[in-house]
Parts: sequence; C-alpha cells; structure tokens
Amino acid sequence: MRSGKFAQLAGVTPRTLRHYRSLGLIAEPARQENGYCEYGIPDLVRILRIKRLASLGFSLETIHDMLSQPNQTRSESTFAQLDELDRELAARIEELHHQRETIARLKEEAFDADLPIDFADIARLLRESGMSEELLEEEYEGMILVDHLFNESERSLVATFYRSLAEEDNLQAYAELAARIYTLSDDSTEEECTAIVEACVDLVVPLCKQINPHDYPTTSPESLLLDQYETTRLNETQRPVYARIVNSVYDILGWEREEDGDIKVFSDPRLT
Amino acid sequence: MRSGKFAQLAGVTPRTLRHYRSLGLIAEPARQENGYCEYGIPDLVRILRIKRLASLGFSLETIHDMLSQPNQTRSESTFAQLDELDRELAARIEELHHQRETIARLKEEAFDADLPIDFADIARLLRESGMSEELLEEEYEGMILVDHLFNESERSLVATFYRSLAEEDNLQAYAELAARIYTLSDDSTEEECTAIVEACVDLVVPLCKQINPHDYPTTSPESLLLDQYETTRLNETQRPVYARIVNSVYDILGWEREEDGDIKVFSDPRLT
DNA sequence: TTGCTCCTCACGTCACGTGAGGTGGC
DNA sequence: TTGCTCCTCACGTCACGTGAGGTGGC
Repeated sequence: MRSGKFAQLAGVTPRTLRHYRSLGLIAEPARQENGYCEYGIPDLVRILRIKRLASLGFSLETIHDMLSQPNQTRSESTFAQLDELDRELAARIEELHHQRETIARLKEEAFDADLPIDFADIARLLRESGMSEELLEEEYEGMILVDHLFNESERSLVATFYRSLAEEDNLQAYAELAARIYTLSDDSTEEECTAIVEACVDLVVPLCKQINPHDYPTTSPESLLLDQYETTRLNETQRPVYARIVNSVYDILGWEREEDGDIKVFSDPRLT
Repeated sequence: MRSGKFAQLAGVTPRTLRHYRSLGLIAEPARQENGYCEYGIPDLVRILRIKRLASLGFSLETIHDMLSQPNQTRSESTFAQLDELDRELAARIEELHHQRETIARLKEEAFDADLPIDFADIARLLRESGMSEELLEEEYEGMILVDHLFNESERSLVATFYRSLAEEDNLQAYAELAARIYTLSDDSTEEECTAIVEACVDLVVPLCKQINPHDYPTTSPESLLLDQYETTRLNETQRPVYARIVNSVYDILGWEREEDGDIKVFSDPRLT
C-alpha cells in the first residue's frame, strides 16, 4: 500500500509517517520501483500502537522506549511510566483548574485580567468613589507593584489601609485629594498647597494610628524602590507638597526619619 | 537598572526580556554608554502585566493585542477573550481527564497501554485460558486491527463472539485449537488436519448460530483486509486447513460464498 | 497534455533554554 | 589579571504543518 492510502487507513497524515520514520519509531518501509513507500498491515499495527500511547499523553521518545522493550519486561516498566504520566497529567489539570478559577473570579468581579485579583474589591471601591480614569490607572500600577514587590504582611497592610479608608467613608475624600495633588502646577497658590497638606494629614493620621508599629513603616529595599518611583511621578510643585505631608504625618505620630543617601528610612520609636 | 538585577526583581530571566523585546511586547529600553540595558519601574509594571496574563494561559500574541488596546475598550474585548480562553482550558482539562480515566482503567485491568482498552476483559480471559505468549500477541494484534478498522457493530460482534466462547467455557478449547493450527507443518498428518477442522467446526458453529444474520458476515473492505492479513500469517499447510474450516462452517450454516477476485465474499441466504 | 500522487528538503510553530564567542566592570 | 556580568547571534525543544521544487502514473 502506498503512503497516501495507508495514512488514510491509519488515520494519520503522510507527514506523520515520515516524521515517525525519521525518529526510528517505525521501520523504513519497502520501496516500490519508483521509490514510493510500500506499507503493510504490520506497519498499521505499529502505527496504531503508537497512536494509542500518544493519545494517553506519552511523548514519542517515551513511546519509542516502551515499544523497544521486549514483551516480557514491557508491562512492568510500563506500569511505572503510567504512574509517572498520571502524576504529570494530574499536575497539569491542577494548574489549568487554578487558571480557570482565577478567570471565574475575574469575570465575577468584572476586573481587569492584567491586575492582581486580590485587589479587585479595593479597585471596585476606588471606582465607586468617583476617581478619574487617569488616577485609577495610577492606583492600578501601584497595586501591581505592591502585589509583586511586597511580602505578605506588607501587602495586607496596604489592603488594610484602603479598607479602613472605605469603612470610614473617606474614599471619596482620598480620591479628591489625590486629584488635587496631581493638578498642582507652578501656578498653584501657597494656600492651595497648605490646604491640601492639612486635609491629607487629617485623613491619614487617624488611619495610621490604628496600624501595628511592628508592621509599618517598612524599609525593605522593594518598598523604598516603590517610594522612590511614586516620587518621580510628581512634578516640581507636587513633590514638596508630598514631602510636607509625609513629614507632618511622621511628626504627629512621633515616628523618626533617617536620611540614607537619596533614600528616606523611617522608623517607629515604639520599636526601639 | 541593568537587565540582570531587573530580571531578578521581575521574576523572569534576561532571556525572557530579550524575547519580549524581539516580539515588541516591551519597548526597547534605554541603553547605558556601554550598551547595557537600562530598565525602570514602568518596564517592571509592563512585565508584571504580561506575566499575569501569561499565567492565565493567554499566548504572548494575544497579550500583545490586549495590552495594545486603549484602556476604554480593553475591558470589553478582554471579557470575550477570557470567555474564549476559558473554553479552551475547559476543553484541555476534559481531554486530560479522559486520558487519566483511561490510564486508571489500564492500571485497574493491568492491561498493556498500547492495546485497545475495550478488549481488556477479553484479553484477560484469553490469558487465563492458558494461551501461549506468542499466540496471545497475535490475538492482541487482531484486537488492535479490529478496534481500528471495524465499525461499532462489527466490533461488538467480535466481542460477543469471544464472550460467548468464555460463557460456554470453551476458551481453553479455542486456545488449544489455535495452538494446534499454528504448529501444523509439512510433517503434519492428514488425520491431524481433519481432526482440527472437525473440532473447530464443532466449536464455532453453535456460536455462529446465535449471531443475527444482519450483522454477520460483514464484507466491508476493512474486514476483508483483515481476513487477507490473517491468511498471510499461515503457512502452506495451515492455509488449506483454515479454508476447510471456513467452508464447512458456511456450508453447515447455509451461508453462501462468492468469489470476487482474490477476495471471498460471504452472504447469508436469510438476508436475500 | 492535464490533474493527481508521491518524493525529499527545509522552514515555521511556541516560549523561551542553552551554549558560543566576545566585551565591559571591579 | 581574574571572575562576574552583559551583549548578540543562533541552534534546540515537540510533533508535526506547510509550502517549495521536482518527478511518476493514468
């Protein structure tokens, strides 16, 4: 039988046959005078064995090994290989299940797929607070960075901060203040800057007082990196305002602040 | 930040960064004077978005499209893509489950992984009948071919034949007769040949009488191919014995037999 | 002559891994 | 000078798919 008809009978493509030949999975078939392949029923049996093992999930290399074993020892080693394959398949299924669960949560929360799902509720609160798309995008960036750079306790601290804001019904004030900071420019008056600083301090200090001093402020290199980045997003007018807010909050709380090169390191005196 | 440190911070390899650059997934970073890459936090955010989408199962090409969308339209089209991905993942899981189920059945039945699982019980019966390893291998080949070449009703007919043999407790006789046929050679006596033919006919005819004539004998090209192949496995002494058995059975049952080239076509008079 | 089948390279897929060979930094 | 890091090719992975370019069969 020539390769076309044989392949059809076996339920594969002629290309597959050539691939298997090149791997040594099937023997080189006899050739007709014109060079055409001449396949027979024993070849068909071989192909069907290969197809069956492949449909279970074995690689062609493993199949080659399995079919090269003499019949006696075959079933014993095959048993171990079935076990190993089964474990691989189980792990793969587990992984796929996890992906589907995350997808289900994303759809349920109507949350962007490229953002950390654990922040879905906070993102919803922020959206509902009337924050502008532009500022929301910045918050999203922050979530992405916090989620990846921070450790578990740092992350939960950030989440707690946001949730406290929401509980106190201050999220809208937070959104408005953020907007006001980001609209500051050379034209802004000193009065506006001072008003913002005072409003921010009033908003943040009560929340910070609830924080366990063992948790905050963190000085891990990752969190300092994030701090630095936040600063670079501000312009020349906004940056000193931000610094004034931080200084005021730390002064009021009695936290100390050390200069370490460009990096500000904070420490809570209650810890020392 | 240079690529080594940056990659570590992002949780990828430098090679991954280069791959993403070559795909246009991330922008070409600024270069230091010596040609080294200079990555920043915005690049980190980008990488983390990509990693998140990739961990859900999206391809890099899809991710590229998703992240190229403007923010407004992103969430809408992303929803459809999440749905599509979810369907793909569900299908993949389904497939893997099916593979695991087959593996579980194979282990339960202690059956060779390269054989059609539906024949596991028959194979067990044959092994228990004391058939030699060599003859068993031939039966296995037959199962592989029957499973692939025959349609559903033909397959169940073959299975019914074997199971009837087992119910009548004749499997051992079948195994012995098969062995006797395969040991026939030029040296064998006419008496031995005749004895085998008679024994086979006695064994097979009662079983064939139970078969619905609409089901058997089949004359599909696939089954004729299999018939031909079975014949080629017999030697010059065995082949006429096989023919005598077939002729006797068909005569006794009243089935007719047409010669069509090399191929014998059988028909049941009850059908005409 | 035309349309179909067959043949053998050989590149493409997907998301990078892994050297190879060379250079900059301390 | 040595060991470390970085750079850019470029091949390998896995199981084939898909032309490219040429030839045999009817």
